[in-house]
Amino acid sequence: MIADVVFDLPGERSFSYLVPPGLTLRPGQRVAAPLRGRPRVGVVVEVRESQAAGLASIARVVDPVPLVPASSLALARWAAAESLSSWGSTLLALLPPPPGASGAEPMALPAEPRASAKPTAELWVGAGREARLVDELGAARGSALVIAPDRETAARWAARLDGARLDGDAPAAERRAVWLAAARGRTRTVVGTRSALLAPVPPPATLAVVDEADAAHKPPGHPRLHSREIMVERAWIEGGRLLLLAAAPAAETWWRARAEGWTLRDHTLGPWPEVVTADTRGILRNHPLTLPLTRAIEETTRGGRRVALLVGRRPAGLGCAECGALLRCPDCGLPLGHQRARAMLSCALCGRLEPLPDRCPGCRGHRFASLGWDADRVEASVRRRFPRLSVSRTDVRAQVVIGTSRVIRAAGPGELGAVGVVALDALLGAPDFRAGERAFGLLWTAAEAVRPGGRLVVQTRHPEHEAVRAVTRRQRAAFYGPELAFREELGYPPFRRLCRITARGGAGGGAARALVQECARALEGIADLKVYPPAATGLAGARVRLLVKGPATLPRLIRELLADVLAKRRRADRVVEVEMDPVS
DNA sequence: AGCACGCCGACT
DNA sequence: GTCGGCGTGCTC
Repeated sequence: MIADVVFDLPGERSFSYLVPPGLTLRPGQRVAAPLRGRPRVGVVVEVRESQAAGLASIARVVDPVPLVPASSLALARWAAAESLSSWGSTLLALLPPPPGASGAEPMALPAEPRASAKPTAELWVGAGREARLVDELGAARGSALVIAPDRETAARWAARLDGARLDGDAPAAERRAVWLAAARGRTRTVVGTRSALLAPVPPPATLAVVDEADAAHKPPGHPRLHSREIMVERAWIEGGRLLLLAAAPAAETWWRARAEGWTLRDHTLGPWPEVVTADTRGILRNHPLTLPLTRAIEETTRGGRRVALLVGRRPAGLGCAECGALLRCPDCGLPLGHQRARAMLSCALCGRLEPLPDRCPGCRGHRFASLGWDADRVEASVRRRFPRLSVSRTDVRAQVVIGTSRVIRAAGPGELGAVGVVALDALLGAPDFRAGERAFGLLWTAAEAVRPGGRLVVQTRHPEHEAVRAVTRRQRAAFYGPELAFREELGYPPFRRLCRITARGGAGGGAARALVQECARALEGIADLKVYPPAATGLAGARVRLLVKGPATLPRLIRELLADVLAKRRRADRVVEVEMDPVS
């Protein structure tokens, strides 16, 4: 017998080994096999009857039985192809820790999906969605897998669902035990992060992704694909019931749900806060608190409630101080970055460089102002204005807590009497086509977090922005409509796909630039591909980045066109990375 | 001739 | 991802 094994190596191919007599292997088992003289752990993907001579033998069995069914091997192969990664590295990143020394474990073969099972997909929104998930999974007869964006969230959900934890914070022995128990049908609900994506819950199962719009669902490293995409594909393969949950779904998800006829379940309940927009146009300000926000802090704390003030991580971008217009790239639609020293504006995407105009093209105003306030400035202002209140950047029990959107999660539902978004424009001005989506997500999440009768104060020079209007009226479609129109017109996801190619290393970054230019040449002039000019990033331009826009088949196109370059992508000191569907 | 470095392919 | 083989070119 011959076993074909894939390893954590770049490249497509598998390696064939002789199965020692008396040993039974199945696809989905990990084994150690000699590779370049040393035993290495890989995954068996096929076992076939053959008599090939001159092959090395499997050295050792790592998993006594397969840890995943064949359908999960296919899922991992699909994910690898979609992310321009290898089958082996994707698969090995998705399997639980190997068995410990103890040895004897109850094992069962993971169940294959039944061909008859039909997939269904649902998008769940509204403040009651999480309680509903707890109810439905509690009442469901079948098994469930819940994927959270990070370990902390996974641990919270595990507690809430009384489910078994399968995230990286759980001890290795426990993770393995949970995995095996799931395969035996002993664990009804399994909760984890992306490392649990292949957990062998018996199909057809309920497959849920919580906070599906969270960028943490796609951190660096394998598998190099958004957890949501892997779960959607898994549901198609296994025929399970797919649930995507979010306060504010990603625009891609919203579009897909409509295009593919998914069920939208709006679990809206309860009151909605009064949304106050504090228009900061034309106001000369030397401190970050407008009158409406000052009043909200005063009244809320007087009523014994707490206030959260949300700030961006860094102040960014430049806008007209009079009308609030953002200076945008006419080709890419992204806000232009301000190079203060040269008094120039530059586009982070296409590299367009132009002088800072004398006057605002919209209102002829002649003052431009930076868009944000950092947390230090905000904290100092609050302390000066309210010397008797407890103010903190870390303690969510303080009367006024200042931080990023994390403080909302930390505060817990219904704990906040008011939320103030100090500078929405800093979010809107980020040089990223998802800036509007992020702003909308933050506002919606903040509105859901405010307790009944509370207030959401938004300081912005764009009170008419669709994200603000949609939250004010509690109408999601008022945001997604214009947002998707923008994406379609300028060719952003979900209508087109992006791929980011970065090179680093080499003396002084010259080699990196040469490598990237080699990639650019290979992709140039191909129908339906747009190749943006290479841009240096990082300190002293040590990295060079190339963005490519293309159709849904972009991974296949890139794989074919860059086959030669990718084959030699890793040279001693320089590295080329290909990232499909980058999230930032 | 002897060695260093970098390029390139190979890994069963 | 990593290792080693081999060609180029420099040095003793």
